[in-house]
Amino acid sequence: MAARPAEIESGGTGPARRRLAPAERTPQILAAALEEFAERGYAGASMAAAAARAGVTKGLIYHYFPGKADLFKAVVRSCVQPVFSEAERMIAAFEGPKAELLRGLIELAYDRVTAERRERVLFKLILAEADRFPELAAFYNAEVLSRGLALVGNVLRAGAASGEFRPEAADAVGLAPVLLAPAIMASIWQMMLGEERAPDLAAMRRAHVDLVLRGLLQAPGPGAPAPPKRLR
Amino acid sequence: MAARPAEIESGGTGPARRRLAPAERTPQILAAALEEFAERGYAGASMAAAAARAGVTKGLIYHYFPGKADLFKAVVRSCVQPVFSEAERMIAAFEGPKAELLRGLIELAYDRVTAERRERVLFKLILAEADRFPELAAFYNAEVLSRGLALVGNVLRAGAASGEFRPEAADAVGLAPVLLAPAIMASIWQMMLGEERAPDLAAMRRAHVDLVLRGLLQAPGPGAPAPPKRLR
DNA sequence: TTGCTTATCGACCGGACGGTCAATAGCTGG
DNA sequence: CCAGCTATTGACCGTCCGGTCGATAAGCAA
Repeated sequence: MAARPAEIESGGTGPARRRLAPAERTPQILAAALEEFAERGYAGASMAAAAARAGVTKGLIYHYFPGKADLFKAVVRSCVQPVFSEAERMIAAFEGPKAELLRGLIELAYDRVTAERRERVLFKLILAEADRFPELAAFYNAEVLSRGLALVGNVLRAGAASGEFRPEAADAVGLAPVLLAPAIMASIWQMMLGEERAPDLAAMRRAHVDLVLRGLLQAPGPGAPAPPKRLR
Repeated sequence: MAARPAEIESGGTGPARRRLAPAERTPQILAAALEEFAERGYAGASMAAAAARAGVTKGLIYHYFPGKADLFKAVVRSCVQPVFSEAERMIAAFEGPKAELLRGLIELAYDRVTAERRERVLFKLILAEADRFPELAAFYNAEVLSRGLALVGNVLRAGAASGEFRPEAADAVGLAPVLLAPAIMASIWQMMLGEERAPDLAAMRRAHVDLVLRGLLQAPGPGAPAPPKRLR
């Protein structure tokens, strides 16, 4: 499992045996390193093993990256960036009641949990290594958390301004993280405990959407206490 | 910082230089190992360093624990147990509206985040090492998460049965994790980003309690949409 | 005091790891 | 077809780590 340097590996077009252009080899190394870091953690990961996963030798990695820490940061950077394009497109394109948009965002977050194990593991990695890499924590804060909070916060403020949500919904500073947290924790529990022992994802999503909309929607009339107009 | 085996250490009564009874040395080693694991992670922690923190040598640790993995598990076990006594006492002793109890539990969770850095770090450790120690994940599930969910779930069902909460509150399977998640995530963000960059704890707590009570309370009368009767 | 038990030390081992470097061989422009 | 550039290798180094073990001495019982 870790002896032959260049052999069968990440199958694709041509197994790319030798002398690849840096633009082609770099992503191979990054992908292999992501696997290695995800499986063994930062300290537990071995440069030689990461190299073997990529079908190269350790020396070559040092030709592309100055050291282990830099490789780690490069892996993180290469993976976190594209996550938000989807949500941002969604918000930009959406027209309709803010409640529907908010519900869509929450459900998108839960769906994200179901898909792409890699991203989940990466989050765990960032969390675990945050104190050893302060700039990594700063990066996560700027590129992931702040962006997510801003996304939700804008929807909240827009809904409050339009009168669709209760005015308290404009308190995005406190509310936005509260709305994001359950989806993230669902992801974490899935990682820790596995699908069968972790809290039920579908039930969480249902209860989450219901709770949020109940708690935020302006009561339509003075009579009924804001029934959630049967959402999905 | 890591050269003298037995010297000045955890100050107290007598620095306990040599030949302690196992009942006295074991907790010293566990405490030192907790510090070491918390600072460097499982793979990054060094047995010799943990020993030095306890003022002993590596060999002695192997006299008390068969190996690194066993030491790690012993550390976790020794720390997680007492966390729940407070909440359980609180629930057992409480009489009054379930909404107040639920609010108290949520605020207790947030307060727990502010205090005792050790427990937070330990949670991070468990999360980071869960896949390498499946029985550790199982232990966390049984002794921490399940207990916490049951706690909240019982309150929810009781409130729904008494008519104080909306009947949907009885869906504890989905709702309980949704209610716990923001407090846990607040703790995680505090660890990752530090007090000043993480989402504001007080604002989260306020928004969280407000959202939950708004979303769960049965509307008192047909007039107002359940104002949260100025809590606290 | 004597002698047994055992907590404690400190030296040691095999190996793995991060990192370095000179040598090699695959491409590409001419 | 050649020559030069550089991607790639593989051997190497110093270090540190988990784990072992025989020697030592602290405490206790008689």
